Amino acid sequence: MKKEANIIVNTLKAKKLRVTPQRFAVYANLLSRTDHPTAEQILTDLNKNAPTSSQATVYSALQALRQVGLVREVLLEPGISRYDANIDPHHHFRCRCCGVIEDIPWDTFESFNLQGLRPGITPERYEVIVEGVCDRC
Amino acid sequence: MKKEANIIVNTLKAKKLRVTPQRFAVYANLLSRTDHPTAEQILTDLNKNAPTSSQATVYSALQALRQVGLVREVLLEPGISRYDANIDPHHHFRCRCCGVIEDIPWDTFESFNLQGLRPGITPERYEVIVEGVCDRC
DNA sequence: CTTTGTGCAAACGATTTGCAGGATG
DNA sequence: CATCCTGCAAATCGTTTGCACAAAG
Repeated sequence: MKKEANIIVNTLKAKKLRVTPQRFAVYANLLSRTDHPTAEQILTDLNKNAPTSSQATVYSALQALRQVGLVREVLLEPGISRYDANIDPHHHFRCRCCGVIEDIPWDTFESFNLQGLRPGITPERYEVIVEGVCDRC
Repeated sequence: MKKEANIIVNTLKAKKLRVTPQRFAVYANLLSRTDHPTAEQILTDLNKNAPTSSQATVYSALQALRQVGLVREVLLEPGISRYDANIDPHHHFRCRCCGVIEDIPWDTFESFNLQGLRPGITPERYEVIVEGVCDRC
């Protein structure tokens, strides 16, 4: 665990982010899970046992982590931002009727290259959003 | 123009939506533009000359249109829902740094089939979200 | 005439902000 | 020790809701 922590610290330093206990906790929490939690879910999780971070701090940590590319913001439901630490890339399906979200395995689609994008933009990742109707609708 | 209007009316009826002036106006407005306006932009546009619709009505019209599949909800910026009337499909690029959004032409990527999705879900469309860094970041 | 939509204003909920300490590099 | 982060509470902003009235089929 000590080793894990050092990796995280070094990753943050490499991105020129100040290493604070709260920022560390937010990033470590995201690295430890495979879902895409909301800011509030992270906050609740962190403060489960002892209070460690305040709401505004979690939001600002997430923003900092996102800007340097360590964390991805996932927009699937209106008005709600979810986050993940880019482990396990995958696509998403969303029912246009009830709004339910479902993960789609990465290898469901043949992968394609990002050549052909206009010069100037540097792509780092992509995902496919499929929209349609689910079983129950 | 009369003909156009009838098409819209019939489209709404075909989806079993009651045809009201406000709902008509919202859908017609979306059909007339190629960007993805927010609810508020549509509201402002509709009431530019004379007041035609109220805020709550635009929101509910958009929701009704979306549920029957006439209008698509586009989620690109946190906390903001944009809408389009599925003319001119395209992909999106988002800068992870400054959040700028840019359209990507549809034929930038080779299109792929949606076979391989688990049975039960009925896909209707898809789009690719590319994330990376833009020129200025 | 039954059902559904409209408009208004108030309510809501996720996120942001201002500011005064406090910690980091 | 200059800079950036934290915490708190209040503010903001897009969206939703409750309710009385009006309109659609």
